[in-house]
Amino acid sequence: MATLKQVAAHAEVSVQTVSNALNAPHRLRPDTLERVNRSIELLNYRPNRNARSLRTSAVELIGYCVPNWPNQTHLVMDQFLHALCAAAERTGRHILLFTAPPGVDGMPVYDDLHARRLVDGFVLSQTETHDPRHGWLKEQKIPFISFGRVWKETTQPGPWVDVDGAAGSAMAVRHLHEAGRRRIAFLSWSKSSGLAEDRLGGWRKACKELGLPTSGLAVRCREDSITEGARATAELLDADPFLDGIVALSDILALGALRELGRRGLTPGVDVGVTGFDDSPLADVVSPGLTSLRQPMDDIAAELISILTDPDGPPDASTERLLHPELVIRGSSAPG
Amino acid sequence: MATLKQVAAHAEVSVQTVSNALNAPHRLRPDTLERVNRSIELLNYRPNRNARSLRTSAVELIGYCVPNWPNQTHLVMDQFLHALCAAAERTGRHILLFTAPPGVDGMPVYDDLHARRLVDGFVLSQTETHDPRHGWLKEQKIPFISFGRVWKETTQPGPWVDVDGAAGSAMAVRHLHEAGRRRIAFLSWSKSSGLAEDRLGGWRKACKELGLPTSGLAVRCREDSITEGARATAELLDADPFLDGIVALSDILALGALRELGRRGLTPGVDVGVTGFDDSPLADVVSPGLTSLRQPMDDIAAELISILTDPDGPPDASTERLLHPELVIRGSSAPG
DNA sequence: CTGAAAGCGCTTACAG
DNA sequence: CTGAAAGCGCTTACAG
Repeated sequence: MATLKQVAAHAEVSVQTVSNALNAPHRLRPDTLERVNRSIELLNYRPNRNARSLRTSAVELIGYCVPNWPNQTHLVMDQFLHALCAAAERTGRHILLFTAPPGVDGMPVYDDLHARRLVDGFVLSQTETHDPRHGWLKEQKIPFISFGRVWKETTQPGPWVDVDGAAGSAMAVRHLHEAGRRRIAFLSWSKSSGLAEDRLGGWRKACKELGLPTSGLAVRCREDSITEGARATAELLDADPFLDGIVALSDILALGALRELGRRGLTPGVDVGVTGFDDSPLADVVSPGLTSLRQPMDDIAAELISILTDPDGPPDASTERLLHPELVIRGSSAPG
Repeated sequence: MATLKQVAAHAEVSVQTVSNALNAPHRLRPDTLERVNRSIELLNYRPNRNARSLRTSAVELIGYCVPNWPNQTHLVMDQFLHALCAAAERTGRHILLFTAPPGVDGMPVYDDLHARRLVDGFVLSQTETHDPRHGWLKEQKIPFISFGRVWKETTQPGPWVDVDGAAGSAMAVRHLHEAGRRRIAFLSWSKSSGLAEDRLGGWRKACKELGLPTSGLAVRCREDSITEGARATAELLDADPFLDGIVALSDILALGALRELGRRGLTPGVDVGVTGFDDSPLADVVSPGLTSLRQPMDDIAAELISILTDPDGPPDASTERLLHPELVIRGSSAPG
């Protein structure tokens, strides 16, 4: 493994010049630069990142806590991680994975990783309603960026990027309305979820604007499962035989709706239009395909990394980015 | 941020002694050790990892390439990553994520990460039949360990950990046989997949041993989708109305089988027993639940990390570990 | 534009 | 058991 010194000796310049050739090539005369680059090539030199980091005290590594919630599967996690890595790499950085206990119990792990200079900062996801991590990190002045809002009544304890769930639900409602649906229900979760309330609100608002009924058409599911989605759908259909549209808070709940429709001999996309959220791999693998609201993962990741690594210093709490989901239309809402 | 020097000054010892207190506490007299530890605590000292790595030239970071294959979703990736992280952390290491083009085109990325000392070695997964990465890394003498075999005719180009797919299929067959099934089919993939041939072989062998028929009972699916699983199941049922068991190569194919059974008014677990592979989150979220072969992720991860970080030096190609899957029984094979 | 030198924060023979 | 010193491979004021 060649070092800077060896390259310098080979190119007959000082180490400083080799370092500049790498980090500030404009400072060198073209012929010197070329000579140095030839030596770098020839010796197959790669700068040692640890030495660099020790000197600059920046490791160019971003911490991400890999979630472990058996009961809430993150079906689009591989997409998110891939996008996050790719975005980090575009700035010469990488993602360091770690595990930590949920909530505030995990914070010493974050603190330790930062203090020992294994990472420069953190990307938080799986943000929970009233998530305590953000406030803690802010307190410790540890740089971070959140994917997802904390949904506190007061201001957000830090910068965030999120997808506009209300706008997503509204898009789904308008799409179903255009397809002729007039009684559109909403499958939700518990009231305590900020995310659920956001998406529910978008459904209600869009229905009102289009003059569609909402009363009795929102059902809360106890958990995010196919079974619960099917149960809620059964409840809706029993109460309202003219129901012709279902906007579900998640792909899993939507899959439950599809199953209950099938059980009753109703054809999704023909008798009842159904939409989900997240455009998980399942949406494309069922038949009919599930219309779903795709989170723009590449844009989300790019914003997260760009805010966290802003050269003007660590982000403050006023940085907010609300991105729009994209409706991916499949057979469950529009037979074709 | 306190440094070793400051701690030494505070405890009135040399830096060497503080370093020893951290890395070789047995070398200190108990009273010295206690004094040093008090100073460490008081100053909230955390050793700078970059300085350590520069000195020891070990970064304690393991590279893992985050897969991006849209057409083959890795439904258990979050489980795998969590297990891998946790296992790495038990040895004081962490996982560094990166992206790379598939196949041999990605190898310069691996080489660069290793040469620049961002990682000590790699964990490979999503191993493909005749995967070229293993041979390349071996050639470059870059430490790695593979989850999954390359399925070359010749010897493996490196150490690996894998799950015994043949044993898994055999377990599924015996389980269905015990439940009274006598005509058990197998849903497979293309012949070119070593993994598929392994699992198919286990099914055939177990059937033969139990005196069950196999002729015409293995179907190859063109892709890993619910639709293909359903199509293959339809083909099987059309050809053999007495079919009463289906062992599927994947949970996705098994889900297709469940759907086709439902479509024909047959009840999974009652009329036909069905099993899948991987125990993905879907298996538990459908109804009836899908009986499936769980890969022992924690054991796999522990073996991977233990082999890769063996203190006796980097692993050689002769290290092999074949772990057993576990049959998780749900309603699709045994109505409860 | 280029070079000699200090220093980032550790670890580790070596000597006492 | 403890300490003084060299050195890991870089970057960066500073001087020429």
